[in-house]
Amino acid sequence: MHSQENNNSKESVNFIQSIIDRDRENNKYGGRVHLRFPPEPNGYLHIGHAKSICLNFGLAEKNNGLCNLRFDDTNPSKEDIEYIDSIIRDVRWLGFNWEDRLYYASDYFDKMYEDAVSLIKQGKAYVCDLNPEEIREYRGTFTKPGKESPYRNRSIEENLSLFKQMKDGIFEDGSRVLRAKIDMSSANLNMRDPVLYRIVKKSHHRTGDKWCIYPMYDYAHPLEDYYERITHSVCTLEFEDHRPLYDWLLSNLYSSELPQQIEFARLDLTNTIMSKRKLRILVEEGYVSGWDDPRLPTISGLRRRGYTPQAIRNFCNRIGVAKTNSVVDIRFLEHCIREDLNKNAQRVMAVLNPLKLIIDNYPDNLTEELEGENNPEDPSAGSRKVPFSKTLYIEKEDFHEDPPKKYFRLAPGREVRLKNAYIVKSQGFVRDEKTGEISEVHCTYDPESKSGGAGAKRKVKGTLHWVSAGHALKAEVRLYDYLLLSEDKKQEEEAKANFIDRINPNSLEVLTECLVEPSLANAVKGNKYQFMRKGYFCVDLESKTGNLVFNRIVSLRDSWEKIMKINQGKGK
RNA sequence: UGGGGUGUGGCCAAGUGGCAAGGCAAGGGAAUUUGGAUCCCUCAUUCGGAGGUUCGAGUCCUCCCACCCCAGCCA
Repeated sequence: MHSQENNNSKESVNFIQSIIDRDRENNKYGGRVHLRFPPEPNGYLHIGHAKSICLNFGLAEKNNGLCNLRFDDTNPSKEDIEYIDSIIRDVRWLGFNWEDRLYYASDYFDKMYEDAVSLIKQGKAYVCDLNPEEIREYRGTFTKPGKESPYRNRSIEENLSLFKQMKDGIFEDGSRVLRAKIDMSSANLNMRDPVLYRIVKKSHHRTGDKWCIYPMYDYAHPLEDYYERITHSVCTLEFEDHRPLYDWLLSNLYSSELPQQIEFARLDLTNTIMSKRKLRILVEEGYVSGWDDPRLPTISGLRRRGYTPQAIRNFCNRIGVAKTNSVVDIRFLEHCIREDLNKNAQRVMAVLNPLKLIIDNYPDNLTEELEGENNPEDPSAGSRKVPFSKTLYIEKEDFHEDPPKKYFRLAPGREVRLKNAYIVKSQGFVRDEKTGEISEVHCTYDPESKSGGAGAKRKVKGTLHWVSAGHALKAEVRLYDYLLLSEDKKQEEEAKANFIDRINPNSLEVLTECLVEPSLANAVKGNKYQFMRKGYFCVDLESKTGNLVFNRIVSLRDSWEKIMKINQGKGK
C-alpha cells in the first residue's frame, strides 16, 4: 500500500515490532496480528494521533494483520458526533483503510454489562455507596495504603440486585459505583478497588437513553480489545500503570488469546501545542480561526495548510517509536513536506511584495510567451507559457540601492537573469517623494540572452522570479509561521504553564497585494505549488477565481537569510 | 524515604558483550537560469554518574543522580 515510503535504507525495527516478531515465532495468537486505533470522539485528531495511526495501521500492514478503527465512546458527557465525523475523515485522508471494521465501544455495552455481572458472581466486584470524596479518602495516598470500603463485603446477591438497580436508573448520578475488589493496599493506586461503572444519566450519541450506567476506560478497554480479538493493544506511556488492571480484568473473565497492552511515548513537537485541552482553548477563545486553522497541528489544520498525507506518514514513520519522552524538532516535519513537494509541486512565479521593473529598451507593446519548466525534478511535468513584457514586477527585496556583501541580486549597474527570460542590467531607480521608498527600477535587457537561445550561455550571479505587470493576477497570500515561539530554556517551567504567552504574534502575516502568473487563474483549492525562490504554497479553501488565496505551507530553505543573520551577528 | 517508566551528539534514534548506524539541524565545498533541489566533506575517543565483572561493557552486576507518569465516578 505505502511501499515506496521509508526509502531511506534499512529501517531499524522498533521494540513493538520486536514483540510481534517474538509472538509470531512462538505462534502466540496462532500467528495473528490484530491492532486497533481507539480514539475517544471528544476532539479533533492532531499529528500526535497520526503517529499512533501510522504505528497501528502500519504494524498491521507490515505483519499481514488487521487494524480496526474503534471509537472509545464510554463517556457521553464529553463526546459528540461532530468529532466522530472529523476523525473518520482524517484517518481516511491519511490513507488508511479499516474496511468493514469500524467499531464503537458503545456497541459492546450489553456484553460489558454481562461481564460485570460475571465478576460480581465471582465475588470480584461490588457496588459501593461511598461518594466521590469518600472514595478518594479511602483510596489513601502514594505512601499510605487505602482503607477498605464498608460496602466491600456485600453478598453477591445484594451486589447483583444493586447493580441491576443502577442499570435501571433507580439511583442518582454519583450515588453508587461498581468497583473491582482487588487490593486497597496495593502500591499501584489503580489496583485499589478501581471504579468499573458509574451512573451518568445522560443520553449517549449512539445508544440514546438506553443506559444510565457507563463503563470506565479501565474496564471497557481490555474488553473491547478482547471482543475484537486484538492481539497487541498499543497505547501511550501514561497507561503503563494501568496494565496490571488490564491484565487482571481479562484473566478473571477470559482465558485464551488475551490481548497484551504495549506502551510507547506519545509525540511532542517544538513550537506548537499538542494537548487536546490547550488546543481547545486556542480554538474556543479565538486565538485561532478554528480546528482547521493552518497554524494548528491538527490533521485538519495541516491539511488546510497544504501538508500532504504522504509527508505526514513519512514523518511519522521516521521519527521512531520508543519509550523515551522526547520532543521532535518541528523542522523535521518541515523537511518531510519539502521533500515531498520538491518532487511533486509545480513551479510557478509569484511576487509577494511587488516592485515595478521597467525594461527601457524593450518594445512597448510586445508580449512574448516564454517557456517555463513546470518541475525540474520531474521532466514529465512538462512546461507552460509565461507572458513577458516591458513592465514587470519583481520582489522588493531583490533590488538594493546599496547592496550588502555577497548580494547577488539587482543593484545599480548590476546584472541578473530573469528566470526563463533575459539578462537585465539595472540603470537606475525612482524614489517615491513622500515615502522615500524606491517605487520603480529601470533596466535594459540583453536581447541575445534569452533563455534557451544561442546567447543564453552567459553567466550572471543571480536569477530573479518576476511577473508581467499587464498579465499578472492579484492574490492574497497568508504567510504562516510557528504557532509558538521557541522555548527559553531558563524559563521552561513558566513557559509550559503559560503557553498563551508563547504564542507567536507573527504566526500569520496576510499579504494582499501579491501578484501571481496568469496560469494560476483557475487554481483549484488544495493544489500545491512552489512559488519559485519563496516556498511552497497551497490554494486555500476560501480561494475563488478572481480572488485567489494562498497559504504558505513552508518556505524554501534560504541560505541568503542565514548569511544575513550571520552578518547581523557580526555587526555588519 | 510508595509504585511504574526513561536516560546514546543541538533534536529524534539504531545498538541485545567485540572496536558508537541513520535522519533532522549545523558548518564547509562542488555545481546551479530557483542563494531551492542535487552531490561531496565535517560534526559522540564516548553512551546520566561512580564503582565492579570480563581479554573486552552503551550492552552484565551494584550503588547513586536526573527527568517523566500515577491519588478523575476522564481517556
